[in-house]
Amino acid sequence: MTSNDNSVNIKERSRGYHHGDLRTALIETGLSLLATRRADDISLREVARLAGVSATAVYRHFPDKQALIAALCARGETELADAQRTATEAVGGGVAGFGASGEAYVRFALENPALFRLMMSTRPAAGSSGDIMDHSSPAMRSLRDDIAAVLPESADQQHQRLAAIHAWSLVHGMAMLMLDGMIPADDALIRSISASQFVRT
Amino acid sequence: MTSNDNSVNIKERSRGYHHGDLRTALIETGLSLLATRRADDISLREVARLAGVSATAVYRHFPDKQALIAALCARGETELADAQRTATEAVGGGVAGFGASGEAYVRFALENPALFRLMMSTRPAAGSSGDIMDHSSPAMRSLRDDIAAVLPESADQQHQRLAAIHAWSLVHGMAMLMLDGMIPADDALIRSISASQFVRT
DNA sequence: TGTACATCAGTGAACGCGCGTTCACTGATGTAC
DNA sequence: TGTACATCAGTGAACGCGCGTTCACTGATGTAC
Repeated sequence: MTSNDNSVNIKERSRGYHHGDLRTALIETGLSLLATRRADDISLREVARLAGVSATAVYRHFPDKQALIAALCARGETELADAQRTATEAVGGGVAGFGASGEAYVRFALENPALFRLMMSTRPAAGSSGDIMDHSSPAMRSLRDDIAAVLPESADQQHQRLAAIHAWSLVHGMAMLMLDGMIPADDALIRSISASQFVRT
Repeated sequence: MTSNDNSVNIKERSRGYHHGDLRTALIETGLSLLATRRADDISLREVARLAGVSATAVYRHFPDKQALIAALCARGETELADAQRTATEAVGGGVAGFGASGEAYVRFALENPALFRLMMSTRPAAGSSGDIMDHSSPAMRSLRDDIAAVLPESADQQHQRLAAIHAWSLVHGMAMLMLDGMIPADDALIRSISASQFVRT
């Protein structure tokens, strides 16, 4: 974007993209495909086709298809984290922030169904023995921190952990059931259930 | 099974299956494949191969692959419903039965991950307008009835509906998070969260 | 300013693969006479 | 009891398809002299 428009256009016509922009464009294209398709139904060839590039060009930027999909997943992670943080901060944190974060979680899922599912199903899947709350995704870490900030000081670690899992389960379940069309994706419902995250542990 | 063993063996050797048994065998084979694979990764050809039959034989019993998958799904539905009913009755219904039903739901999901996901993702997906609680799956209907039986008589329909969605979301979310390896598939956790389904609406 | 050259993001042809589905067929079964 | 026949669950060959990936290549770019 630092060169003048003409040279950019010429480049774009002859090469399609300049610099490393194709990487970004491929991710963007992949995300847009996820708006209409499940992740499993996306092919490397189609992403390339829609990006206006040959299938083999993809291999200049990703070692294989899996890496491309992983990049989509990573983008989703940061976007979800951003959305939750923004929502929490918008209401000044605390219990209200906790509810807002839950709402943002559900809304992200509803707005990005395929991406959300991809993010959830592409997990390290640590052995069932270790306590995943300690070394898991940033989302989980921040969830636990939020819980700790909201619970009475008397609550011990065990209670905090249970409260976090309870809250996450509730919000996640609502998101999934709405995605699968088993309960209506109703705004009042989202608010009502998100708000009740915190009744007891 | 009414004829003697010899004749059965001869038939089995020459035809593979007698009567309409291949249909059942194909479903059984499909279910066993779901123990190790996601539904998307199951091919009609592989099911036929494992059932010891040519791929085309499948078309004698199902119009197409989708119908075979739908049959797997249907089997899952009835098995889940059975498991929940059995669990509820085992503790004599009531609030305890409600918790037991939730536990059975989670256990079914953990024991049949691919089947459970298939069942959840192969939904009518009714328009977001209608109230899905009224005309949805048998599981949902019985859930609402259970809720009604457990809530104080004063609770109106609106409360019952919200309570049902709350409970289902919590249990469903726990199941999915455990399936995806985001929280440990811990038995104490299942019991603890399932029991707390019913704190408030 | 001009020329030679290394770099490297792109190309299109080709590969082998397993898929769902169709087709014409075969041969065992049970029934009618 | 024997024979002719309709039924129909199975077969294997073949189809067209889109996929992920490899290969040798091309040609624009920026740099060194």
